[in-house]
Amino acid sequence: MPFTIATWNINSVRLRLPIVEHFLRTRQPDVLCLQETKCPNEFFPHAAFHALGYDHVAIHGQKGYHGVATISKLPFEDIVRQDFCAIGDARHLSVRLRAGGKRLRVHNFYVPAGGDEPDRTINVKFGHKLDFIEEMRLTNAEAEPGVSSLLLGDLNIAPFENDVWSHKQMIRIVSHTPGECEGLLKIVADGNWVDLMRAHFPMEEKVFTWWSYRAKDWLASNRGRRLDHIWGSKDLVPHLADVTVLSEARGWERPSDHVPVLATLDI
DNA sequence: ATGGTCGGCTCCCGA
Repeated sequence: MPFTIATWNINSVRLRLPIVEHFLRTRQPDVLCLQETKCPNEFFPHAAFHALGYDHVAIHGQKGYHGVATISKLPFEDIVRQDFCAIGDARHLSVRLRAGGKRLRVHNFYVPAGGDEPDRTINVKFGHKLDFIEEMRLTNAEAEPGVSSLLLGDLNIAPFENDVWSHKQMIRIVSHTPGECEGLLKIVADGNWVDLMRAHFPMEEKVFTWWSYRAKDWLASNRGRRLDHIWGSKDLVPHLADVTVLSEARGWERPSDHVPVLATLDI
């Protein structure tokens, strides 16, 4: 059966609720991983998701900043919230569920953006980002016997040349500096992951999931980056049927600066 | 070389 999973950094779940509801109604993913919910757990809008048939909602929120949520039509067998860098940030949530004939572990990540200066000696936020991705290397796609894995989220790193509008002009800009890109690829290698977006889109093709709010016209300038990712365990690769980047969502009413990415697996 | 725009228990800070 087809199983569709999506990731979307929505930059406030309460403010963005109308377009998230529109997305769920029209695309009907089985599971949606949200980042930057910016919503304390006690204020999370559960009812809106239940009304659309998403009865299973796992949240990891905090006041003002960060926050992740996993919205699902399928029940969870297990929920884990990991505190990366042990500073109490709500940046990770994982669930286990059954889809088709498979058991699936679904990780939802919001990696720190890392500030402006790509030097940890003068920018603690960049140091935090490097420490976070170092710790992420322990997140292994083959951690649980008999359980396939997916890792989705805003990883705030665009690792390949065609993940940014200009490799040359981005090389010293946080999100595309060599150190963090290597760090991200090391998680993929050490953790036995496959970049499912790049398994679907050829390396020669530019793929973006984020366009700055600061551009006068995001579509005309098209200075995007691929900050959002969908990774899977190797056994899932033959089941990958489609990947869609919903670029049009950047032009919706009161948009997020990120757009949804969907992957469909035949499992 | 610089500034541009969002969101949040907001008058700064993080993105």
